[in-house]
Amino acid sequence: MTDPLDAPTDFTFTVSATDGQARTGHIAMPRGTIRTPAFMPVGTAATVKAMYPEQVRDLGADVVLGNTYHLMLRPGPERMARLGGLHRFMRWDGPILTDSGGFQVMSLSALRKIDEEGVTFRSHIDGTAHRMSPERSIEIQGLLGSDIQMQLDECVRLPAERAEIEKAMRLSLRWAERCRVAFGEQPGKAMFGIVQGGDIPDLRVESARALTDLDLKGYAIGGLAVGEPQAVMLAMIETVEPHLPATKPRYLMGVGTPDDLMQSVMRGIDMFDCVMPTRAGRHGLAYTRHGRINLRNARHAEDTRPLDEASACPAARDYSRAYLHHLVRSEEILGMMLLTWNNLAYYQQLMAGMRTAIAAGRLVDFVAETKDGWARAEAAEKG
RNA sequence: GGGGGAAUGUCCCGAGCGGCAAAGGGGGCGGACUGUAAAUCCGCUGCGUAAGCUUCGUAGGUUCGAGUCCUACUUCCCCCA
Repeated sequence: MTDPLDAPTDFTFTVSATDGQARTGHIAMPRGTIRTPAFMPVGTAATVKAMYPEQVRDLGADVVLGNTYHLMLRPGPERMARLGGLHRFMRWDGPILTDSGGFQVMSLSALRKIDEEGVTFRSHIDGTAHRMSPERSIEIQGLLGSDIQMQLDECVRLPAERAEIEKAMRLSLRWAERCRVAFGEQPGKAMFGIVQGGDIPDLRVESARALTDLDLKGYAIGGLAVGEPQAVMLAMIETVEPHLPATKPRYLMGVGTPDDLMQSVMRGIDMFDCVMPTRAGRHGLAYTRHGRINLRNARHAEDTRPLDEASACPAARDYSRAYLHHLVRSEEILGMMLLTWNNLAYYQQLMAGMRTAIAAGRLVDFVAETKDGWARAEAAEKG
C-alpha cells in the first residue's frame, strides 16, 4: 500500500477536517495508514473469523485487532516471534492493534484472579494457570509484533458499585504507567492508555486526566457497552472527550452497533473495534443499508432479492436472501462466510461514508439519511 | 403355520414404577449477541385468556384413577418353519 521508501518511520495522527466534535484524518505509521474514523475488524485468534485476509483488506479495513490472551495461549508469543510475528503468520501486512488481555480480566471472571502485580488466568483451553503482569502483556504484544499495543487494564461489567469501579480504574491507571515504562520508546509503534471509570463521570474525568499526563500516543475509552444503556455510554463519551488531547486518536473499545458507531463518531471517537459484525454474521444476522436482516427468519425462504443490490460487496449483491436463508438454516460454512463478508463490508462502507461526510461538513445529514434508510426498509417490511 | 417384539403429544425420533398434558432430542417459529472461551445462548412449539378441555394404533375391560394392567382386533418388525 505504502511505498517502503516513503513509509513513515514514526506514528503520527493528523486531523484533516472536523464537523462538530467529529473528526476525520489518518494515522500514518510504517506498516500503513489508518483512515479515521476507523473500524477495526476483530481477529482474535490470528484470523478474522470466516474471512480471508485479502477480503478484509479489500473491504477497506486498514487495521485489524489481535488478542494477546488468545495468542499467548496458542500458539504462544515466543513461537509467534520465531515464526516471524503475527503479520507474517496471518498474512496481514497492515497495522495490527492488539488488545492487552484486559477484556478477559472481565469476560473470564470465573477463571481469574487479580492483584496489584497483575492477573492470573486459567486457560479456557486446558485449564493451566497463566500469569500476566502489565509488563508481560507489553512484552507479549511486542513478541507478536503489534503496531498499536494496549495497556493492561481492568474492565468492569456494569452495573457495578462505585467502590469496585473506582478500584479498577485506579489499578488500571497504575498499570498504564507500568506499561508505558515497559513499552519505552518505539518509533513507528504506539501504546494506548485506557480510560476506565464505569458510568461515574468524576471517575471518568479523573482517569482521562491522569492518562493524559502520561503523554501517550493514543487514548482508548474502555469499559463501555458492557451492560449499560446506549444513552449512558454516549454520556460517558461526552464526559471524557473534552479531557482527552485533541491531537491524539481516541479509540472506543469494543463498540458497537452501526448506530453506536455513528453516535460515537459524532462525539469525537476515531477508532472502533467490535465483534458484532463477525459474530452476528456467523449467527445469521446481516447488517445492511436496509437495516438488520435476520436470515434465519422464514420470510426469506423464497425472497430472491439480494441483501443490497447496490452494494459493491458480492456477498451483499450477488446472492439471494433465499439462498442465504438456506445456508444459514443448513448451517453451511458458506453462510457464515457470506454474512460475515457482508457485515464487514457494510461496516466499512459506513465508516467511509462518515469520513466523507465529515470532510464535507454534513455528518448530521449522513447519520439522518442512514437511519432513514433503515426505517424505510422496516416500514416496507411491515407494510 | 409357530414364537417373540413394537405402536406415545396429529412433522420426526423417543423416555415413560397405575396419579401424566406426558422427560429428552430433532425439526419448526421467534429472540439475543458490543476490547470473541462458545459456528453460542434464550424463549415458544395439543386447544383455550382462564376455570378447563381433548391426547399415547382401534374397541372393550379391571381400577377411585390407565400411556402404563387384561382381552380382542389392526398394522409393522424380528426369529423359527
